[in-house]
Amino acid sequence: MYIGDMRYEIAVATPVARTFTYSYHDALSAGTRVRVPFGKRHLRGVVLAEVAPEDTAYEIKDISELDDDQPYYSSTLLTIARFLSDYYICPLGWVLAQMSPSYRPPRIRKRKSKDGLSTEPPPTDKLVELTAGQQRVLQEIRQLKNDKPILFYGVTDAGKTEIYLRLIADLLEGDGQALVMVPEISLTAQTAGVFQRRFPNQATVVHSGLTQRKRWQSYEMIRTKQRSVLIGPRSSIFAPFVNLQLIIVDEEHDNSYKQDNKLCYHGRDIAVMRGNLDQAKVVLGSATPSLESWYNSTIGKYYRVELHQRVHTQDNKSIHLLKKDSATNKNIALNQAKDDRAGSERLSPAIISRIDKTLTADKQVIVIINRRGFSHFLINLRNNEVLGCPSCSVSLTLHDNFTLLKCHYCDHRVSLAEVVAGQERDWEICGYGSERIEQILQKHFPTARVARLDSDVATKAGYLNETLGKFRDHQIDILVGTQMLAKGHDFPRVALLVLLQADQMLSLPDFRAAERTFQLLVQAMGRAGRSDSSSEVVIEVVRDDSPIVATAVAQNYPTFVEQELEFRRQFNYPPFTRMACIEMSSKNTDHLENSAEKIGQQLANSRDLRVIGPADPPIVKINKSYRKVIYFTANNVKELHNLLVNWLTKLPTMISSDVKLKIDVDPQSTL
DNA sequence: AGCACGCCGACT
DNA sequence: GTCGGCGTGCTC
Repeated sequence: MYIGDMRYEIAVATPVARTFTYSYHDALSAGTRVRVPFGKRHLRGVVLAEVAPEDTAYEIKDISELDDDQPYYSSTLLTIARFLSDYYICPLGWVLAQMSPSYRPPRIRKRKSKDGLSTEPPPTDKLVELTAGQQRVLQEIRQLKNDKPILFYGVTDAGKTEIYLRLIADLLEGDGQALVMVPEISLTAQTAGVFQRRFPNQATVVHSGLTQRKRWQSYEMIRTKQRSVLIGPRSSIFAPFVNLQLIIVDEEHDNSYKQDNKLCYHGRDIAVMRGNLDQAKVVLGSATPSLESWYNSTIGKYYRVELHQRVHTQDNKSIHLLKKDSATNKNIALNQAKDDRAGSERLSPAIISRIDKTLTADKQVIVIINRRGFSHFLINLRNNEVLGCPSCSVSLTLHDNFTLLKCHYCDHRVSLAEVVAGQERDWEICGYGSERIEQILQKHFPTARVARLDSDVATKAGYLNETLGKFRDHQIDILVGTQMLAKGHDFPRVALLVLLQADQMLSLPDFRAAERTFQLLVQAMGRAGRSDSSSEVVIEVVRDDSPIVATAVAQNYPTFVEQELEFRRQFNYPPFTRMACIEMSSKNTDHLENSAEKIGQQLANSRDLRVIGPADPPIVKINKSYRKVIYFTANNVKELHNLLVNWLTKLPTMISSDVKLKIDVDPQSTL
């Protein structure tokens, strides 16, 4: 560095909870991305402010390179970054690093007409006429001011997407930009397609499958206003819009909007914040709004607009509750595992015959099986114990046609032959999941085209879209899958929807269990009846007297939400309180237990707080590391936050150094 | 998070 | 005698 160089406070892309001072020979604005030497490494950093030069005990290094000639982060984005850092307790540099793509373009820019951008104009969908209800809602939303977010509660098949499209069309007449947030993976492609066809060459998409380079390209088009509409998952809330006027959060209740590692932010909440800062209209859409959003709309924090009229008005959908009988719950002996008859017992005859009827009528079937009932595992008849992973306290699940056992947490693998070692009579297989159901259905209906979609296969790029496309084109008759099939897809030829073990989630130790179950059921039921011919929904339950299931079957959200809010109020759960979770982990159980005890006591000392725990999480051991959790709730954000910050400062002296902490503010699941 | 420094076990 | 394990400490 030289005399006269300026000094800057830099947030460095590393999880260190402080900023660093660097020098540079030129004036730099806040929000500019730079490269800096940091220890032995070179890291990305962001200019926060100019600081006065003063003598320091340490050497001040030079910024080595600039990434931007103009600041990348707008003041809105910097404000959001600071908020995220404080609220979710995450170092600022680390937050900023996650907010922009890590790809950096080469210095020499090719000046081509910038390269696959000018695609052939895609075919446009023809404009459909709005229903009276849609027209009313559209007018309502148009007239509402931008001072509060709008909760748009519209039943399934009410045509919410068309409303979004019209709202975007409004602002494209001017200079405005719009963001459409969609849940992770399953829906992005379908939704993106609709928007791209309606707004040819004006929309661009990001999703989790993209490389950083592709993401950078999309963001560049937004930043340079070559594109006005961005469709993307939760992280797209950080995109560098220059004139953001509308943010749509589609399926706002979806929990993929919450990140559950490192920076545990909620995309919907950040959307609300950004809308406020950028003075953009925020529309949160759902057929099953989160309790938080609904509550906010009842106390006047959000506006609320409702749409109850469906597009397919003759509702020929019939819904049947089917109690799961114990006969279909039997375990399978190992030597029967590949046998047809053993498998067929898994599905009740009532379901089989309905599928048969549907296929005969040349219609399609969706079978959804809940994640929890997902897998088969081995039980040892000598001690009645389920075969577990040596490193994690979860059962090993059978894969690859009953030859391989896998741990879903640490990827430990062992072959079935090795485990059984000739003692076949000592073992049985219990549970069943999508893979098994697929197999059973294929055997039952040999001429039917059966396909499966679950998180196992959907990770393969392209497979998901390919399968959904085939199903839409009726190249597949029966589609088996997990919850992802319940989300927002539109398949007009589906005449039967089967939801297996629908109430399984209700037994989970999570205060949101009822909400999750209600959402799953209503969303799943929404997949049927999307044409004017009749369709059936079969919901298989373990208990047929659950009020939650009954309310869901009646698709009665208002009643559900009223009852559920009452429950939350009585037990002091969110949205009436704010919750945070501290997860502690260590390989040393003694250290873990001591630390958890100390932390628990410390927290219990503060008046404003309700402490739950320390307790064992449902999965006590992951990757040879043991875990404990403490949940606590405070009356409001401020109390919660004061406490966390206060307490974090004195933490290091309290616990042993090998105990790792993860703090999740507003946790979405307690698993 | 990296990456280095530092102090105890089984190997050429 | 050294290679290497991962505990702890620092990064302008």
